[in-house]
Amino acid sequence: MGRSDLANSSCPVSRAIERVGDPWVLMILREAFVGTRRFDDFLAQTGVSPHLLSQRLKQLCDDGILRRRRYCDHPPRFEYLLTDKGRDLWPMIMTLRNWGQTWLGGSSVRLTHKGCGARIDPGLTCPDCGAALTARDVVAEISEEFEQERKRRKGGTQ
Amino acid sequence: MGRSDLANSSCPVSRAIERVGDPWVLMILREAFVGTRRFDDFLAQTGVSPHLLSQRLKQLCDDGILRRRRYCDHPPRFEYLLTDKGRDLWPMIMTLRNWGQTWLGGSSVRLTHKGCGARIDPGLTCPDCGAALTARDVVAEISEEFEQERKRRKGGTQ
DNA sequence: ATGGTAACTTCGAAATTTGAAGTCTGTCAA
DNA sequence: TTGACAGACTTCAAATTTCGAAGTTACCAT
Repeated sequence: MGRSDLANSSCPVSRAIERVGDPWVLMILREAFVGTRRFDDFLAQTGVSPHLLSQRLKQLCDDGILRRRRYCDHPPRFEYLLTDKGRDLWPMIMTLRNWGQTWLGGSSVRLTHKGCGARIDPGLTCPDCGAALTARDVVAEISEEFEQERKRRKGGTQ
Repeated sequence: MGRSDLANSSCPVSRAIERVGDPWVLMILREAFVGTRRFDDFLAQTGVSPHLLSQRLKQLCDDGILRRRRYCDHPPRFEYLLTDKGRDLWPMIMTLRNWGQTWLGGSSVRLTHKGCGARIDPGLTCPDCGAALTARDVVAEISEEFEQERKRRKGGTQ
C-alpha cells in the first residue's frame, strides 16, 4: 500500500490518518486549541524545526484544517487559525489527554465543562441511550468496498 | 525540544503523542481493533514494510499497548493482542473514523451499540450533565509545571 | 525433495528530518 | 541614520528514517 495511499483507502480511519496521523501535526493542533496562532510560538512550544513547521502548516492549510490569515499589512504578518474542520479535531486531542493521563502518569490538565461547571473527563457515549462506550460495546460494519479492498490484499496481490 | 523529548513533557497530550502519534502505529491499532493478530495480516492490511512493522510491534509491546503471545510451540508462532492499555485507545480510532467520515467523505463504517441496538456516531459528552461537548464548551487548566515549561520555551531558552 | 506457511531480518537506495544559519521586511529607539 | 529587534520564514548539509525487494529459519504436507 505505502503511506501515501492511505488517503484513497475505503476506510475513513485510514483517510483521517493520512491527514492527522503525524506527531507534529498533532502537536500543532494541541497548540492551536490552546490559542497559539503565530509561527514562532508554534516553533517554541512544539519544538519542531522551522522547516518542518513550515511544511506542516502549509499541509494543514491545504487540507482545510487551518487557515492562514494576514493580520498585519506592513510588514506582512500571518497567523494560523483553526477552521471548523480543524476545530472538529478537538476530540482527538481530548482523547490523547485522557489516555496520556490515565496510562502515562505525570502532570495533568484539568477540564471544566462551562455548561454545568463540573470538572470532567469526557468520554465517548452512545448518543441514543447515553451509556459510556468501550471497544466491547460497539459492533462495526465495514462497507462492501472496504471488504473487497481487504480481500484483495489478503490474497497478496497489490 | 525534539521529538524524543515529547515523552518527558509536562503535557499529557505530548506524552501520548510520543507513544501513538505515528501513522503506522495508528494503522496497526485500527487493525488490532478489527481483530487482526498476526504479523503477515498486519503487513497486508496496513501496507507497512516488514522492517517497520517489526519495529513498531516491538515498540507497542514495550509500551504495554500490545502483548506478544506464543500461540504455537513447534514451529514458534506469535500473535499480537491488545492489552487493557491498548484497548483504551479505542476512542482514538473512533474519533478518527468520525472525523474522516464527516470531513473526508468516501465509504463509511457503520457502528451499532450492542447495549441498545441503535446505530450510532459516538461523540464526547459531559459525564456529569450528559451534554455533547465541543472545543468551545470546555475550559482547560494546565498544571503549574507545564505552565513553567511553556514560559521557559517562550523565553527562547532550550 | 519440493512447495507452502508464518514470522521475521537484512540491506542498499531513496526520502525525510534535523539544527544551525541566513533572509526579507519593516519598526522603533538613540 | 544607524543599529537592534521582531516576525515569518527559507536554505542547506548532515544525520536519520523509511522503502521495497530479497533472504532466513523453522516447520508441515505431498
